[in-house]
Amino acid sequence: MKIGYPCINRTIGCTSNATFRLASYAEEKLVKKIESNLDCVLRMLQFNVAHDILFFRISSDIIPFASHPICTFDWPTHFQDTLANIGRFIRKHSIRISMHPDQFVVLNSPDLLVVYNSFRELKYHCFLLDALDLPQTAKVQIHIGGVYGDKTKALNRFVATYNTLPKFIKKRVVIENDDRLYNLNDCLRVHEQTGVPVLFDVFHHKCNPTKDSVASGLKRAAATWKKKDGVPMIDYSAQEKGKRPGAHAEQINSGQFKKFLKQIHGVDCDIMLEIKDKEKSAIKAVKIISDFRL
DNA sequence: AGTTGTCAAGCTAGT
DNA sequence: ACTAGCTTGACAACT
Repeated sequence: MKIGYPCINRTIGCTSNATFRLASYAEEKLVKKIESNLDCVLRMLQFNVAHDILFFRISSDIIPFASHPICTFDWPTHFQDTLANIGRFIRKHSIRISMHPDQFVVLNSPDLLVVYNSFRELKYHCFLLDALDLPQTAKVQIHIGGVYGDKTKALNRFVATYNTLPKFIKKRVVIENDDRLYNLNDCLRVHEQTGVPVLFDVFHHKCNPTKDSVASGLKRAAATWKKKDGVPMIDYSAQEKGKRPGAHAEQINSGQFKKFLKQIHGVDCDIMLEIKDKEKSAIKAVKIISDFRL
């Protein structure tokens, strides 16, 4: 059971999200940004290992404009050595890696251009994980997409498009239940028709529930992960008090988290904390888990 | 040096 | 018909 946090570390003072404006695109700028982003991601991973945080979500912005047609730069070759070095570090310390492309990846859109752009975006994410030489356990999580007034048709479109994806993408894509449109049952239906693993988002499950308790929801989702996909990943967050429903908590609530661990007792999974203070809560969670095991 | 409008991309729900 | 919100951050153009 590994603990992780997404993309940003607020302690060490570097960012792996540095980008620039499309209007001022220049290859030289791109190279500089990628260089500093890759440098930072390794520093974050080193920080994490030092704190027993062995799960991490790499920012989609690490290679700016990677899926945009303007970017013809061969970054996998240019940064071959750096990428290999980061990949070695990840494998050496058995760090679990995920990525989560933005809301623009919509495989079930009726607009073919949107589907095509989504494909390019997925391709980029999988290229990166391949360039790091990571196993199939490194995943790219996406949502099912829009509803467009007819959920059944929209679900069928997702299945049809998913089935056309090349192997190097299929082996990494997992789908996540969202907080408004597609709940766990919808994801499981898609799984039945495609075999795609389902990443259980505990907080979204509370916003957009099925009849399942957290424990039974997790068990059903966990059963969709094959051995080669690795231990099931889950997303964990909680409601920030006083904010609109669905707003993520500022910091982890230790009592709540302990209660959650008790609920899911017996199911192994890697937990991504979608909590705003990032590594701070992750460090607390690592401590809680190690106490829990005693 | 500090402030602030804006940033590649989609969708839904609320006005 | 339009826009806030999503994971918010941070770029870059302006005082």
